[in-house]
Amino acid sequence: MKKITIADVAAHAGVSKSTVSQYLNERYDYMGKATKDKVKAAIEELGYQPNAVARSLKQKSTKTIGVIVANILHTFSTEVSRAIEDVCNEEGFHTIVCNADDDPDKEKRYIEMLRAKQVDGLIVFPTGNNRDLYRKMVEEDYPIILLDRWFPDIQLPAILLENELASMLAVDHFVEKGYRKFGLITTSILKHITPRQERLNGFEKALEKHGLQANEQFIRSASKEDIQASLHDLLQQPERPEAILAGNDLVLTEVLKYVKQHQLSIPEDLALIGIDDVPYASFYTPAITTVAQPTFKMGKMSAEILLKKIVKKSFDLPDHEVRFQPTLMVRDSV
Amino acid sequence: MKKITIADVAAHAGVSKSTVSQYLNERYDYMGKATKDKVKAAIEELGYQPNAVARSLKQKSTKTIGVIVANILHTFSTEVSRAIEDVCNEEGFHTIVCNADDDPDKEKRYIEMLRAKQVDGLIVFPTGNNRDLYRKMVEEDYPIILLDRWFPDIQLPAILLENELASMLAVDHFVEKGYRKFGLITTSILKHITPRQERLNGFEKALEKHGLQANEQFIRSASKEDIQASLHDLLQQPERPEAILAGNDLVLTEVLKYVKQHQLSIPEDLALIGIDDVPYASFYTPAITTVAQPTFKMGKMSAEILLKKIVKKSFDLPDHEVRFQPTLMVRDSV
DNA sequence: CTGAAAGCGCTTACAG
DNA sequence: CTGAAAGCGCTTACAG
Repeated sequence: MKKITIADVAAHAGVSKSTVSQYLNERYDYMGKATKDKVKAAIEELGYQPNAVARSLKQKSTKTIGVIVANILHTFSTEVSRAIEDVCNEEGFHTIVCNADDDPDKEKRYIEMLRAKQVDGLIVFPTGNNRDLYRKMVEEDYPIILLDRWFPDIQLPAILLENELASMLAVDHFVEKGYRKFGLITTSILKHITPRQERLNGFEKALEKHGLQANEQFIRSASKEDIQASLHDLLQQPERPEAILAGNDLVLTEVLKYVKQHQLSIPEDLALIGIDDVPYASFYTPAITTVAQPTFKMGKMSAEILLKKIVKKSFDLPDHEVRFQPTLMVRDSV
Repeated sequence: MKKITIADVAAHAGVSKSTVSQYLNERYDYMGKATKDKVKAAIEELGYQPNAVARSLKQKSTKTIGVIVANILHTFSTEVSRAIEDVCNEEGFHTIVCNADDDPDKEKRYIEMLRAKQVDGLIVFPTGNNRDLYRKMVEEDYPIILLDRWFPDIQLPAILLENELASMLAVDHFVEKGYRKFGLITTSILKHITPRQERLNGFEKALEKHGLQANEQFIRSASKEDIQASLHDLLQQPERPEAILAGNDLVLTEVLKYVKQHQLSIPEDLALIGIDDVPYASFYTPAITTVAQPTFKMGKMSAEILLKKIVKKSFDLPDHEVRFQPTLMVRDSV
């Protein structure tokens, strides 16, 4: 089963390769009706399918973008990348999604692989390392957008949540409901990952605003595996918190597992808010109050400006961050 | 910022392009140490990155496979595609995942786009139409694996769940727990989609096995939007079922929403089993009894045999279906 | 041990 | 209105 090429079509139709190519690219300006028909017939008879690889080589565009998420396990990542795919799809672009698995080396390898494949641009949720790599891409003016996390000192467009506000919305709500002692649990903060750091800052600022004292013991950061132990320890404290803010969906899951296992009642024994509006929040019992990120909008915007930059070289991407507003979804866990 | 090509490296190192290419492909057999070092240095100095598109054109292999899922909203799809990506990643292959959104036209367009992009093979969850397209690919001996669904009359390898057994496990468990009247809800059965049809068959066979009479009124199939209404109607029946088997994760979600809204107690008012071990099953209250699919194993196997076929042309893919066993996860909803 | 040349399947500027 | 030719950035069989 030999592959049919443009040369076969040309021969079959009795025209030149150029003409077939013109036809394929819909440059009909000077093409005679008869020629057009001949080519069309030849393509159909032979079942010809153009080779996009050859085309890309010549055109220096693959009509493909790469997206590298830091960790695909977050619903945030899957929702955002779905939005990105939708936009790309409408514009005739393909998407290759890679999962860096929170590993900077993997991230680096993916960036290199994707660039070797000549993707036209990149949307990445950076792990936090590889700063030099990003700096180099800025210099090259390579089309790239950061998502969820950023480097304040590297001039790259970034689409971020107003993370401090996310924590503040939660704290305000706790306070409004009469709680005064609350804890924050995040996944490891060590790596100075933007949202974790900012959510922590927002949490502390909100306490201050309400004239409450931050108890350092009530702020925990642990790896996914250690969250339950950390929470357990936290709840054994003499002045234990009555309410917990879960820094992301993965933390929330662990908290809910713990709560179930220890047969605590929400919100009686422990009030709870999660950042990230998990899919089951509305039909969980009790329905879980969350702070929702506008995942769809964030994905949409990053894809839109990236594609704009790709299509129109002169378009300048914003060289700073763009912030999106979180929304409190009031339900029954507080 | 001009792209550095192999010609630049060759010039810089004072050797020919062939030699640089040999070096890149690690064909060191006859290469002098001095040459090797020169080339290495030139590559580093220039920051040369090979162009995979050019390479693919020549080698007629993109080291990329396409996967088209029927509907990405199912956790099954995301889990399986994650397993596929893992395997591919280990073997140095890339994956482009597309979502057909249950739309045969979209499926067709994706297949054509991916083939135009010269992917080396395809794993697809077929929507059910496009039979001719699949037949043609069989004729061409194009590497393709079907997943979750298949065409019994088209000789294509397919990785499937033992769907009848999935229903039977559920029914057996209901019976064991003393239930005698149960319903089955699936998403639309109209299109004769393999798992839905087979789960229905399994359900009916299981009833028969237990000497129970199938009540046609208790078997419902509706679009996602209509499930709650359908369930409502079902529960208004005079002889209403005491237990429900949700045919997949999306159905389960709708049932849980309904249950919550109508303040029913599980399992007292309604016992429940869902096919697909949803992530929240274990920490939902009550913890939900499910029938789990070995999603990881299924994805792994499809990727493995596909890659084997791609790498070793002579390897013959199975020309029939391979079935995987479901597992009952006993929890508290029955 | 290394290089010149052909070729992968397209597109495009230019000639006629 | 259409075609011949060059070229995109690689790889590879072959010559030396």
